Amino acid sequence: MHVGHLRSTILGDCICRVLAFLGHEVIRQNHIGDWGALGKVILGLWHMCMDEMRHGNGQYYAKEIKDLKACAGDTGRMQTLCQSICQRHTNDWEDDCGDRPDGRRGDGKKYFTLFLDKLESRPRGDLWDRITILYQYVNLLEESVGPFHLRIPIRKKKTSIQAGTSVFEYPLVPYESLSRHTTAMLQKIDADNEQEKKAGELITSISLEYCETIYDLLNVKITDKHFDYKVVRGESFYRRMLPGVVKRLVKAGLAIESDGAICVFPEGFKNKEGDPLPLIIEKSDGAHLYATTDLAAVRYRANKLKAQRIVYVTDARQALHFAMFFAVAKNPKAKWIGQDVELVHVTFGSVLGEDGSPLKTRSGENVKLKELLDEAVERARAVVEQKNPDLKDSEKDRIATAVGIGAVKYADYSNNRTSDYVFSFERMLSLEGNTAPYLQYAYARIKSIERKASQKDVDVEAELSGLDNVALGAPEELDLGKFLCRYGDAVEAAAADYRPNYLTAYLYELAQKFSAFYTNCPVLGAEPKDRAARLLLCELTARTIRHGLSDLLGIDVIERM
RNA sequence: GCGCCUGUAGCUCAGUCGGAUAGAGCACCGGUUUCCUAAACCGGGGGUCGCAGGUUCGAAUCCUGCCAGGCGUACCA
Repeated sequence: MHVGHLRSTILGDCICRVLAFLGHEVIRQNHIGDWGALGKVILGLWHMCMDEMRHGNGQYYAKEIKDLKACAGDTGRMQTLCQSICQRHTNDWEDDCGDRPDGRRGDGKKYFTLFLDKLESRPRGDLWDRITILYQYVNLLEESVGPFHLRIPIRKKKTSIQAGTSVFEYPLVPYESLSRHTTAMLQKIDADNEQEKKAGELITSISLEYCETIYDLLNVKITDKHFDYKVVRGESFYRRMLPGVVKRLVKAGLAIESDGAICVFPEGFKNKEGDPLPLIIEKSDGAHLYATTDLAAVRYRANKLKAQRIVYVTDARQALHFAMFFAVAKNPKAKWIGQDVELVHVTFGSVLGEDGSPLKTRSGENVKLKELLDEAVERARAVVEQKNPDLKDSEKDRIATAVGIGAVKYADYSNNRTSDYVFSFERMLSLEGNTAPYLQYAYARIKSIERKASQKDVDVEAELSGLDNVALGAPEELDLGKFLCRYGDAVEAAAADYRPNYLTAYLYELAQKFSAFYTNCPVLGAEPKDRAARLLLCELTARTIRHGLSDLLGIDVIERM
C-alpha cells in the first residue's frame, strides 16, 4: 500500500462510521487485496520463482527495472535488452516442465508448483515488498516491450476431441500481453488453471495479511474481524457470476457485439469521434472486466444484501466509468436492480507530490504508506520526548502513535475530498494549526483539569449533578457553550455530502473556542458559583472531541501528551 | 474535439448549496507564563475570490462565454 491508498481507506471508514452513528444499517464491503490485474502479480511471482530456482537468487527483476529505466529513449539498447529478457523468459518457461515427452513444455511442474508450495509456509517478512517490486517489474516490462513485436509461447488446452485426453497447443502471443492471458485463465472456470488459481489465492492472502497490519495501525475497521458478516469481498467472489451478467444483458437486448467485444452503449455517452461510447463487459478474448464485476456486485448488493443506498469510494478519475455503469444498472430495460436503489460515487482527488505532479499509482517510486506512518510516529515521539520527558516509555509510545497516525489521517480528512491532495511530510506532520494534535491537546488539557480536581478538593461528579441552572457570563464561556450545541449540524452536514472536512472544521473551531475559554476562564480556581458551569463546559467539550475524533474519524484521543 | 474537476492572501487550504465587513493555518511583525499542560492565547499587516458579461434587493457561490491547469474519453482498474 502506498500513500494513494490512504484516502480511499480512511474516507470509506469515516463514511461508514458517520452513517452508522446516524442510525443507518451499514454493510461494509471492501475490495482489499483485489489486484485488478492479478495476472501481472502472478507473472511476477513466476519471475521470483525462476530467479530463485534457476538464476541464483540475485533478484534479476530488481536489476532489470533499473536497466529498463536507463534504456528509456534509447530504442536500440532497449530492443536488445527486451529481446534478451524475452529469450530468457522463453527458455525458463520451456524448461519448467516436470516430465517432457515429445512436445510437452512449460507446464510449471518442475519449478513453479514446488515454489508455490514452499512459498505458502515461508515467513511473510518482506514478501509484500517483494511482490510490489515484482508487480512494477512486470508492468514496466510489458510497457517497454510494446514496440518490438516480441512473441512468447503459452500453453493452451485444446477443446478435447477425444474424451479423456488433454491436448495442449502452444500458440505464440505478443510478449506485452502475456499477463492478460494469465488473468484470462483465472476467469475460466474449467480451464487448466490450478497453478494460477493457487498463486492468486496466495497473493490475496499475503495482501490481506499485510493490509491488516496497516489497517490496525490506521485504526480503520474494514475487515472481517471487526464484524459478524463478510466485509472483504474481492473480485473472485463475483467471478462465477460474470458469464451470467453478460448473458442477461444480451438477452435484455442491451449488450451487443462490437469489434469482437460485448458492449452496452448507455445513452448520452460519446467518444472522441462523437460515436456512442461502450461499457465493455466482455473483451474480444472472452475475458471479463471491472465493469462486469461491478454489474455483478451491484446486483448482489441490491438484491441479496438488500442495500437501499450503495456508496462507492474511489478516486475521481473513475467518474466516467461509474456514470456509465450506474446508467446500465439503473436502466429499467435491464431489470437489474430496483429503481429506488440509490447509487452514489464519492470521488476524491489524486495524491500529488510537492512538485505538483501525481504520485504514480503503479509504477515509479511510490511513497510507501507504512514508511510514511512510521515516520509520522517517529516525529511525534521526538516531540513527546522533548515536551514531556518524564512520562513512562510505554506511554510515550502510545502518545506518539496516536499523535503521528492521527496527524496523517486528520490532514487528509481536513481537506475537501474533491481537491487534489498535495502530499507533504512537513505539513502533514506539523503539530500546529488545524491538526489532530491540536485537538488532542485540547482534550488532554481537559483531562488534566479532571486529574487536578481531586488534589484541589473539587468533586467533579457532585458539582455536575448539583448543577440546576447554567449561567454563562464570560464571553468565552458563552461562545463555547453555544458552539457545543451545533455538533449535530456538523455531523449531519458531513454525512449529507460525505465530507469529513465539515467535521474537522467544526472540531477545530470547537478546540479554538475551548482554548480561548481555557486561557481566560480558570476552572478549578473559579468562584464556586462559576465553577460547576465551567466544569460542565469542559466535560461537554471533552465528550464532543472524543466522539468526533475517536468514534467518527478513528483518531485516538489521549489523556496526556 | 467532447466531458468532468480545479482556479480564493506569498504558501497550503476552508467557505455546509444565494445572505451582513470573504475565513483559517503556515510564514512575517508585536504582545501574554509566580495561575488547571505555552504542542497554548491575544493583536497587526496582507485578497480585483482566474477574466468578462448576466440573473438577483444581495454572487466566491447560480447562468453564459473566455483563459489557465489536471483528469478522463473501446477492450486497465
